[in-house]
Amino acid sequence: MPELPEVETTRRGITPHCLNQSVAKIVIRQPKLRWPIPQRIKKILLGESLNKIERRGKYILLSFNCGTVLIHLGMSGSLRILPAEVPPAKHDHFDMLFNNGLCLRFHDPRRFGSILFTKDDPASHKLLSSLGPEPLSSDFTAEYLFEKSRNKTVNIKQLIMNSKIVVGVGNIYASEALFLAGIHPQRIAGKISKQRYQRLSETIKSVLTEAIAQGGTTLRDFTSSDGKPGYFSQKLNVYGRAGQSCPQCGSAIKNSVIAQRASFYCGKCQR
DNA sequence: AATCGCGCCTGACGGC
DNA sequence: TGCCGTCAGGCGCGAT
Repeated sequence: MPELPEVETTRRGITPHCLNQSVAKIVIRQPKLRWPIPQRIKKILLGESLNKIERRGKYILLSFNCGTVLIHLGMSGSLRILPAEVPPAKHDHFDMLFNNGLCLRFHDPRRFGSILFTKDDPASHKLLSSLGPEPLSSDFTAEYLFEKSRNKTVNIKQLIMNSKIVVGVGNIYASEALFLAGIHPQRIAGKISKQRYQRLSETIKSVLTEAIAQGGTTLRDFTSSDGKPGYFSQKLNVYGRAGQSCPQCGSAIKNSVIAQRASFYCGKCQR
């Protein structure tokens, strides 16, 4: 259920439980995710200490001396920390058990997620090497977005959801950031002014920052058995609110399909 | 080179 | 109650 805020919240939630712990066992129940889980990690990681837990875009990176495990949650994936003896439920495809008696468990009904391994620098991995900047980093600026958008004929919603342009902006927060910036989701990216990109770069940062703070309050307890996704409680202005009144002008929020994805906006506030 | 739309899966929900 | 169609927060890949 992951956009960047939930992936980051997940990373923060699991870290205190498994950082610097060593791997006691790996269990692969269903290797068929988006790509097969490499079986070799069952042996390779045994006894290895988990040195770092980082995030790149929507990937969680578990780094060991011998290499890095890359985890992507897809559409329906989640990670949770549990006592090792808790029996697996349906769709619990993968466990990483640690010497402290805890288990990092991957759950994913739709199996669009992935668990991969690389011995090399993960930044050079095929799936990470062409990713754009982190939206909350200083590399992501109005100038950057403006330059990247020049001569682009795609609409602005697709541009900001393109991970080669900027990582971590999913379908919900693309709609939300465009609403806050007053930009219509169908506007051609290459024709938007630098001034409007200034506003958009700021709303992307603010909406993600607030969502992380929100996720942090409701996803805090990663050792409980009923972890609920944090940002259902997030105050969304337009996403999922087709037909309801715009919080700014009161006119009805629209929902149109852009690139096979539902896109919510106010036709009056967003131009 | 850039853009498009397909398809990987399961589950929830609404209409009949 | 059950069946069927639709939709879902992602994203790489092949076709154009």
